Amino acid sequence: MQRGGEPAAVPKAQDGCEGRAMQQMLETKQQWRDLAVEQLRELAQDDYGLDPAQIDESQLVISTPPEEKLGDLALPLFPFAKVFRSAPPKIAGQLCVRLSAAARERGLGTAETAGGYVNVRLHREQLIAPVLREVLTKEADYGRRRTLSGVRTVVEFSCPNTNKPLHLGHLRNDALGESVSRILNFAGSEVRKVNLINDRGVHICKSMLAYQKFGDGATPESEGVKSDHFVGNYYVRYNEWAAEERDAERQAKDMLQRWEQGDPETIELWERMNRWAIEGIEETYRRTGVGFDAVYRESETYKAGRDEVLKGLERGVFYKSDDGSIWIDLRDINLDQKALLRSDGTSLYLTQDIGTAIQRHKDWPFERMIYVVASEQNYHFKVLFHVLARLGFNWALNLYHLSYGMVNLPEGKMKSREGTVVDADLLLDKLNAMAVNEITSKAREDEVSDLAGTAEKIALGALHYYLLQTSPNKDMVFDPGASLSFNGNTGPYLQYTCARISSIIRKAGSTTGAALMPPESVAEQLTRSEEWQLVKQLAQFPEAVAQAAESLNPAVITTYAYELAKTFSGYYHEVPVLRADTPAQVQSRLALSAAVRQVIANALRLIDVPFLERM
RNA sequence: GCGCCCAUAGCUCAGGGGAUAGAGCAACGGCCUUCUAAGCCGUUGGUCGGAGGUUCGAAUCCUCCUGGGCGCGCCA
Repeated sequence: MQRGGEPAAVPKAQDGCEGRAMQQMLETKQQWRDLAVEQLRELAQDDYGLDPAQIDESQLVISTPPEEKLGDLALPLFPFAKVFRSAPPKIAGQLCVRLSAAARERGLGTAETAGGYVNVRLHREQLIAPVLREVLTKEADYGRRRTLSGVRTVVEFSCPNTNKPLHLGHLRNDALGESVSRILNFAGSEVRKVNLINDRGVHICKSMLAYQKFGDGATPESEGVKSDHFVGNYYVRYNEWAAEERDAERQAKDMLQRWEQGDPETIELWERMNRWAIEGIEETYRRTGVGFDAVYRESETYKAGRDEVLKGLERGVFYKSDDGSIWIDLRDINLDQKALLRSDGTSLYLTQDIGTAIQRHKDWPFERMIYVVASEQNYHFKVLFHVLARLGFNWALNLYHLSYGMVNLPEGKMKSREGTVVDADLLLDKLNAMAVNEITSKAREDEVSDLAGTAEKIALGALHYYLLQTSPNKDMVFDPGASLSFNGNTGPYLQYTCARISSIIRKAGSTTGAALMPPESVAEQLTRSEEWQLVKQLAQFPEAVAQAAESLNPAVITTYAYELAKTFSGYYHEVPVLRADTPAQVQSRLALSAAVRQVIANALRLIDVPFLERM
C-alpha cells in the first residue's frame, strides 16, 4: 500500500444497528463495556473525588482471559492506575464490587477479580439459544455485516499474460483477490471484481513469432493440448530459438510494430493465439472458482492514459523534457522523477494504468479500488497513486495496493529459466490425483458417489487454504508435499469436519432447517464446557469477518475456521450426539453441530474452499 | 548506494501493547465391537534475529545493527 491512504480513510457506515437482537456477542460485549465505563466513572467520583470525565473510555478494552476457567471476558485495569493513583488490583477489586451489583440488577452475568483484571462470566442461557437460532435462521447469511455498506469497491486481480498459462504465483493472486472480494462483499461492500489481461507487447509477439515459424498450422485441438499451454509452448519455443538466433529479438519487435500499425495478417494471428490463451486461462478460472465482473484488456486501454497525461501537462502537473518525453517530479515526497510518455509519444506501463484507473471510475464510480499485485510492484503503485492524486481525482486517495509476497519452493525461488515454475493446471491435477488416492485407500469411493468431483473439491480446498493461511504481505514457501498431506491445519481438515457433521445430520434423519432448531431447553442441555466454548466461537464469527475485511486478510478467516473445527473435533470425539441421554439433549447437540457446520461452511465460502457433504 | 518489506519451536506459519508465547508438520507414546482414525489425547521442543529505548506492562511501538527478499528502466 505504501500510500499514506489507509483503508480507514474510506467512508464508513456505522455498525450500530446490524439487526436488533442479532450479533449476540457484539451486543453483549458492548453492554459490558458500557456498564464498566459507567461504573468506573462512578468509582472515580465517589471514592477518589475525581471528575468522571478524566476516565478515558478508549483505555478500557475488552479481551479474553487466557484460560476458560477464569471467565468469558476480561477487563484489564492497568491503564487506570495513573488517573486513580492506585494499584490495578485495588481498582479491579473496587470496580468488581460495583460492577457485580450493577450486572446483577440487569441480569447480565457475574464478575470477579484476578490481579489487575476484572473477569466477567456471562449467563450462558442468555447466549446459547439466541446464538444457535441466529446461525440456523440466517444460514448462509450468518456473519454478514453492514460495516461497509454503501462502499463500492473495485478489486483488480489475476492479470495474466496471454503468452503462457497460469502458474503458482497467479494462484496466490487469484485466491487472494477472490477471497478478499468475497470478504468485502460479506462485510457489506458492493464489490466489482475486475481483471486486466496483458495481451499486447513484445513478449506476446514472441510466441506469435514462434508459432508463425514452427507452428505449421497446428491447433490446440490437433495437438490435444489445453489451449493456453499450447500458446505457452510456443513462447518456450521462441526462447529456445532466440538462444541461437541473434535476429530473434529484432524480429519480435518488427512484429510488434506491424501489430501496432494494424497489419491484418499480424492482427489475425494475434487474435487467434489470444483467444487460445484466454480460453485456456478461463478454463482454469472456472476450475478454481474464480470469476470477474469486468475484464479489461491492455490492448484496448494502453493508449487511454496518453490523453490524461497530455491534459496534465497543459495544467502543469507534468513537465516535458528536452527530448519530448513527459515526466512527473515526485522528489518532494522522496520519490524520484518518473517518465509518463516516451519521447516518441508512446505509452508506458504506468501511463496505461493511469488510463485504466480513470476508465474504471467512469464505468463504475467506486469509493475504493484495491489492486492485488505482487510486492515487486510496490514502487509502481506508490507512484501511480500519487500521479492520479496530482491529476486531481479525489478517489485516488482511496486506491490501495494489496501487496503480497513471493511464493517460493522448499528448494528456493521458482525460476522459469530453470524450469522450476509450478504450473497451475499440473499442480491441480497432481492434487486431484492425490485426493483420489486418499479416497480409494480409505475405500470410500462408494460413499462419495462422485469420486472425480469430490477429489477436485478436496484438491481446491487444500490449495486455497494453503495459499491463504499465510498473511498476504509475507513471502511464503509452498511445499507441494505438505499441501498434499491433508493432515492437520489444512483445507481438507475443515471439509472433513463438515462432512462428519453432515453424516450425523443425515443419520438423524432431520436435515431441514426447522428440524435442526434447538429446543426450548437447549441451555439446560448444553452444559459442558466444550459446548459453551463452541457457542462462544460461533458468536465470534461476525467479528472475524469484520477483522478480515478491515485488514484485507483472508488468513483471519482460515485461522478462525480452523480453531472452530478443532474445538468441534475434540467435542465430536468426546461427546455422542445421536446417542445422548435424552431426546432434548440429542436435539440440542444436533442444533449445535448444525450451527458449527453452517459457520464453517460460511467461512469456507469466504476463502474459496468448497464445502463437502461427504468425503 | 538509496527505498520498501520480512525475521517467533528442527520445518511451515498464527499471534501486531496486557495474565504462564500458540498451532500444524516432523519425533515419541496412547486411542477404532460407539455419529467417517483425512480424527482424538499426551510428551518433547522457543533467551520471539541482536542491542538500546518508550511503557505499570513489549514478540507486538520507536531507534540502531545483523541477516534475507524485493525494487530503484523512455521494460511490463
